[in-house]
Amino acid sequence: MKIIDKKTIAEYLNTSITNFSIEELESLIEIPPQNINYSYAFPVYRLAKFEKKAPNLIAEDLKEKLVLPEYLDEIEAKGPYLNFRVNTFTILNNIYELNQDYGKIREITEKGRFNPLKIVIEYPAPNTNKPLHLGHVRNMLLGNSLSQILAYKGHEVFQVNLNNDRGIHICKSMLAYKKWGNNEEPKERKSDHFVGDYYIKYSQKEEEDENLIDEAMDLLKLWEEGDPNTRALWKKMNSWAIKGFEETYKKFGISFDKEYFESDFYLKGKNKIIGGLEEGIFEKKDDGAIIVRLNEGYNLPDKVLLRSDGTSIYITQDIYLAYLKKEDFDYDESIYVVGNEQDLYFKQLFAVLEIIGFKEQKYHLSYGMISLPEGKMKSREGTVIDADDIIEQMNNLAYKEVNKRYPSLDKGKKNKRAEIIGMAALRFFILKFNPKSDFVFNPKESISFEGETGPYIQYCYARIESIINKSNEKIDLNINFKLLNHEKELILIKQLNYFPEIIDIVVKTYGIHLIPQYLLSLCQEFNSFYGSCQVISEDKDLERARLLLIKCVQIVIKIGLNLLGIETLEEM
RNA sequence: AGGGGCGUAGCCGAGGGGAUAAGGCGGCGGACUUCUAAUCCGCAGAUCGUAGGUUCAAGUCCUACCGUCCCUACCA
Repeated sequence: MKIIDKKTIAEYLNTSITNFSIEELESLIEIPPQNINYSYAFPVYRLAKFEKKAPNLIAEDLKEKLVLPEYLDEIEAKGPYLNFRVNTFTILNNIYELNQDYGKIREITEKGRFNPLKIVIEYPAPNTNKPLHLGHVRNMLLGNSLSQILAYKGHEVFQVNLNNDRGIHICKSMLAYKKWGNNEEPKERKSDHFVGDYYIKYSQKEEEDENLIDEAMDLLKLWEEGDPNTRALWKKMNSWAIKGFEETYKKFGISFDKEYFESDFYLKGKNKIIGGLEEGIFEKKDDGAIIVRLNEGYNLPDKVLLRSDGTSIYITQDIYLAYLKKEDFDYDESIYVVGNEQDLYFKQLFAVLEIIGFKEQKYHLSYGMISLPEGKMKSREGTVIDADDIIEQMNNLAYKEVNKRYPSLDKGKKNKRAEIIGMAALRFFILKFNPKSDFVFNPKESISFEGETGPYIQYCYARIESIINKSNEKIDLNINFKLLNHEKELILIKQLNYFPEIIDIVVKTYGIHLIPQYLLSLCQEFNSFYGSCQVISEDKDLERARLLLIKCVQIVIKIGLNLLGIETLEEM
C-alpha cells in the first residue's frame, strides 16, 4: 500500500532536480486537464532560468534522466510539461484493500504523524419562536457533513446546539398566543410550526397596532422578573418549538452531544467582562457601558460587551459559552457554523476571546445566504421555504419516480426508497455549491433528479451493483492490470487516485462542495465508460479486470456519499 | 459614507498562476431486441463586469472604476 499524491511526485522529482526543495516542487505540481490521461504534471518553465534552454527540451532531457519507479506506469514529456501516470495496480490495490478507509490512506500509512483532535462544532442555533427554514437546512447540512468528515478522519467530534430561547422575539409569539391562542394545543399541527404561526400572527397584528411592541416588552420584563405565569407559558411554548426541531433533526440524521440554552446562562457572562474591566483590558464609557477597543491591533470597530444598564448582550453570553464548551469537552478546536452576515461579529468575538487570554483554536464556518427568486426569505412575512416542507416535497417527487419505475413494489419499500432518494436530492443540491457563495433557490427549477444531483450519484452506484450481481466472476486483485487500457478506463483510474487528496483539501479548507463536485466527475466518467465499455463479456480476464475497476468506483462513491450523509441504494 | 464578499454562455455554476475555460439546466439532433435511458453520444452557445498593471504565463495576483449583496445595534 502506497499513497501517490503531489508530495510523492515532488519527492521523486527532488532526486533529479536540485534547484528546488520538495515543498517548492510540490506546489508546482499540478493536476492536468481532464482530457489528458496522466495523473500529475510538472511544468518545467521554472527550470528555464537555471537550464537556459527551451522548456520542451528541458522536459525531454528530464524525462531521459528520470528512472521510472514501480508506482508509475509512464512518464511523458509533452511540450513544456512532464506528465506522470500512476500505476493502475497501486491505485486499485489501495482502494480494494482499504475499502471504506481509503479516504484515510495518509493517516493509515503515516500513522505516527497523525494528531487526532477534539473538535466542537456548534450549529444550527435556532430561535425557539419559529420552525426551521431553508437557511437552517444549509447550516445543518454543512455542520453535520463537516462533523462526519472530521470524525471519518479520526478526530473526536462533538456536535452541540445553542437554543436562542429567550428575548423579545420569543415574547412576540408568546404574546400572540396569549391574546389569540385560546389556550389551544398543537395537536395535528407540528408543534414548532404551531409556535411559528403565532409569530406570524404577531407580525401581522403589529402592522395594525403599533403599541403591540410595548406589550411584548412588558412580557419580556415579566419574564426577566421570573413571573410564574409568564415563565410557565414560555416553558410550554419552548418545549413545543424544541420538540418540533427534534423531529426535523431526526429527519436529517442529526443528534447533538449537548444542547445549550441561552436562558440557562444569559446572566453568567458578566463576570468575565467585569473581570476584564478590573484588569484594565476593557473600558467603561461615561454612560456605564463596557466596551473593548479593537481598532488597534485588530483593525475592527469597537464593541460593546455589557449594556449601560449592566445587562448582557449576545457577545457576553458567547464569551461565557466559549469557556463552558471548553469545560464540557476540553476541545482543541471550536467551529461555529453561522451565516456570513455575522462575519464581522465573529472577528470581534474571536478578537475579544484572544484579548482575555482564551487562545483555543476557533473557526467561523461562514456560508452564504439562500434567497428566493422574489428576494430575501422573511419568517415574519411567512415567505420562507420551510425545512419540513422541502423534505416532504422531495420525498413526494421521489415517490412518484419510484412508483413510475417499479409500480408493483411493496408500498413500504417504495416509501423507504423514496425517502432515501429524496433526502439525497436535497442534501446534494445544497452541498454541491461552494459554502461561501450565496444562492438563489428556485423551487420550480431546483428540484430535479436528473443531471448534477444526488440521485444521479446513487444511480451510478446501483448500476455498478447490478453489473456485479449479474457477473459470475469473483472480484479480487488477481487480475491482469494491463488490460485496463481503454481511454475511459484510464480516466476513471486517474480520478479514483485523487479521492484521498480531495478529502485532505476539504479538511484543510472547509470546502465541502469539493466532495459533491468530485463525485459528479467520477460518476460522469463512470457513465461514459459504461456507454463504451461492456463489463460482462466473453473475455473473462477482461471482465474480471473491469469488475475490480467498477468495484473500486463503487467503494469511493459510497465513502463520498456517506460523508455527505447520503445513503446508497443497491437498486433504483 | 466606510469595511467585507461576489460578478465566468439564456439560466445555474466548477476552476489549487500554467496545456484547447469543466459540468449541469434549457435549446436542437441522435442512442433502450445489447451489463438499469434517474443514462449516454453529438451540435449550438463565453471578448471570464470594465480599464490598467505585475508575470515567461492571469478567470485566478495588484490598483481603479461599474454593478450587486452583506455588515457597520447597548438585536440575535
